[in-house]
Amino acid sequence: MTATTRTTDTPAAAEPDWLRLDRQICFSLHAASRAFNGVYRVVLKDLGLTYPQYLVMLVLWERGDLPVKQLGEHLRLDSGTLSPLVKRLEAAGLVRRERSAEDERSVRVRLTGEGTTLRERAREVPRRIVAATGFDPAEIADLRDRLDQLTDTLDAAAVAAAAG
Amino acid sequence: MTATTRTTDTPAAAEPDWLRLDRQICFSLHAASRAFNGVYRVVLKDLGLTYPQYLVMLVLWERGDLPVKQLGEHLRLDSGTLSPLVKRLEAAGLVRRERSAEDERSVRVRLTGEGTTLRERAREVPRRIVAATGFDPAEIADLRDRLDQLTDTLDAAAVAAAAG
DNA sequence: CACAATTAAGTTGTGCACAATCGAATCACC
DNA sequence: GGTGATTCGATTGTGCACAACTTAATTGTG
Repeated sequence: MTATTRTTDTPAAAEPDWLRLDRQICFSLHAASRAFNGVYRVVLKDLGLTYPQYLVMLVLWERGDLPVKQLGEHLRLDSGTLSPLVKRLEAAGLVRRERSAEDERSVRVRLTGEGTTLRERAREVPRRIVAATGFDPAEIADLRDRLDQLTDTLDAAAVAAAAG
Repeated sequence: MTATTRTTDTPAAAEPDWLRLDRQICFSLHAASRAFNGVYRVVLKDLGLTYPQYLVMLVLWERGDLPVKQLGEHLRLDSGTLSPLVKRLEAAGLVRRERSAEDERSVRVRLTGEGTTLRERAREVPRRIVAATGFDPAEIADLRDRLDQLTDTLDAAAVAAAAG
């Protein structure tokens, strides 16, 4: 019943492990990313934030008011993603967007009182997320380091592949 | 460690490392997932496939024709994602959708000749992806295992949190 | 000063993820 | 055999990611 009839004549031996590993790692990373998203969706529901919106708020809480440009640099997101996202945060009353006086091309994202206050209610979030992973801090730190390394290498490879 | 001027009165001691780790791991996973997507975008361009479309084709190449339902189980995706995706594959001439005779609720996704042939051109993809990661197969296998474990734990936690 | 190049946001269009909902087919149970 | 529950898929609506393009402000150079 598991046996769907193989239409191809390709024996398993023709596809070595490392060929299949690729599928595994892309499956796994994709699935892990979405699983994380799912946990954040549940945990952030009370705050009325999505996962990317929470990331933006984290940066603002930590760094203070920032232009959209710098927000994008911290999060590696472009204006096509950030513009509507920040507008939704503004509609929710958490931030205001203000044209800079010195450089009128720039829009500064400023926390409102409500946005600042939300930080208090968000304090429980990290603890709940860490608990949900079932990993201890050392394991998380190790995984994070590997993922960061992977990201750097992949970014460089994508640039090289696009250029070459 | 506190390079930025803290506007809050919260001393660093009140926010232990593991509180900040959360942000790191969510940043890292998010970034790694998008970086992977970027590499696949470049590598799959020639084939005219997106990353999720490639995942669907991988399943079909390996398992043969499948109903949408089982496709979703393999990929952990629901019909809201798969229906339009499969239609785009059909529009590209790679698959056909056929209502099952035994159970008319079910739609079977069948590879066309063109869809089957595409597998040959896709053979180079895994090698290029593995190369782009800069990891050797053992490291990839280890990372994959951790991510799978993480996904399982997170899925369970999301269900538990939603229920409780 | 004038004008080309650059930069910051925003807009448009495509595609993915997922919740909620619906219609049709099937199944279970009386 | 009829009726309620379940299953499959499709659809709708919201939000994110990113490429390509537009607009407006700024900078650099003659």
